[in-house]
Amino acid sequence: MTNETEDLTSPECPAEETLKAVTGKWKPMIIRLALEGPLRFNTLLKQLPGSNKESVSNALKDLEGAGILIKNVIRLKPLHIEYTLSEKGKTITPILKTMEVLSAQACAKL
Amino acid sequence: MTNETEDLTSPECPAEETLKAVTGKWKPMIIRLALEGPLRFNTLLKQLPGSNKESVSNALKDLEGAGILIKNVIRLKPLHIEYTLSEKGKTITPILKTMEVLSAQACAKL
DNA sequence: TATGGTAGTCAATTTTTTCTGACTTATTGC
DNA sequence: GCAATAAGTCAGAAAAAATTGACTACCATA
Repeated sequence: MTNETEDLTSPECPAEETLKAVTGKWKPMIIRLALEGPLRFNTLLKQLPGSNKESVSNALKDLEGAGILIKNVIRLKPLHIEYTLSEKGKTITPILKTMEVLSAQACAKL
Repeated sequence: MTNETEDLTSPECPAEETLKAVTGKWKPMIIRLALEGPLRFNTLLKQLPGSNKESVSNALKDLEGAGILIKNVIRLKPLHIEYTLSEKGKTITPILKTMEVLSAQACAKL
C-alpha cells in the first residue's frame, strides 16, 4: 500500500526529527531528570541552575509536542502539574545514555 | 588512582559533550555523508543545499576538534583535502541511526 | 601573466535562541 | 476580600548561530 498523502511539510527526515526533539539548552537534562520520576515546573527550575521560566516552559512544550513527555494535571490539595516520560520518551533515553558514555570518554581526556 | 588534575573547564558532563558534537544545522548530515565515504569541501557544499562555506567550514572544524572527523591533506595533482570518519565517529553513527528510526516513526505520523 | 580549481577566512548582517522582569490565572488559607 | 503558591505568558533585550559577499592562498595550465 503506497502512501497517498502528499506530505509537503515533511522535512528531509533523517535523524532530524529526533534531533530536534532533543536539542536545546535544557532538553537533554530535562529528559534525564524525567527518567528519575515525574517533573514539576518550579522544582525543575531549581534543578536546572541558570535556567529560566520561559526557556524551561518552552522546552516542556516542545517535549510534550514531540510526544516525549506527557503533561498531567493533578487535581489535589495544592493542584499541580506533572510531566512524565512517555513510551516514546523511554525509547529516546538509550540514545542519551550512549551519548553519556561517549561524553564521559571525551571528558576523561580533558 | 584518583584524578589529581583540577578540571575547571569541565562541563556538567552528561550527554552534553556528544550532543554538542552532533548539534548544529549541518553536522548530522555531514556525519551521515561521511558514513558513505570521505568528504571533500566543495563537493560537500553541493551535497548540502542551502548551506554556505562558513557554516560548513565551522562544522568540519568542530567535528574534527571533537575527534569525529579526521582531516587529511592529499598531495595530488589538484591537491585536495579529505575528511574521513574516525573510530569515534563510527561509534556515534549508531546513535544517529537510532534517531533516524525514531524520526521515521515521527514522520510517518504526519 | 592571466584563468581556473580547491579550500578556505573575515567582517558585517540576519536569524534564531535564550534570558530578564513584569504580568496573569487558578486555587487555597487566613 | 487579601496574600501566597503553582504554573505559567509576554514583550523586549541580549547572546549565540547561521548567512552573505568579498577576499586570500596555493597550485597548475594556457
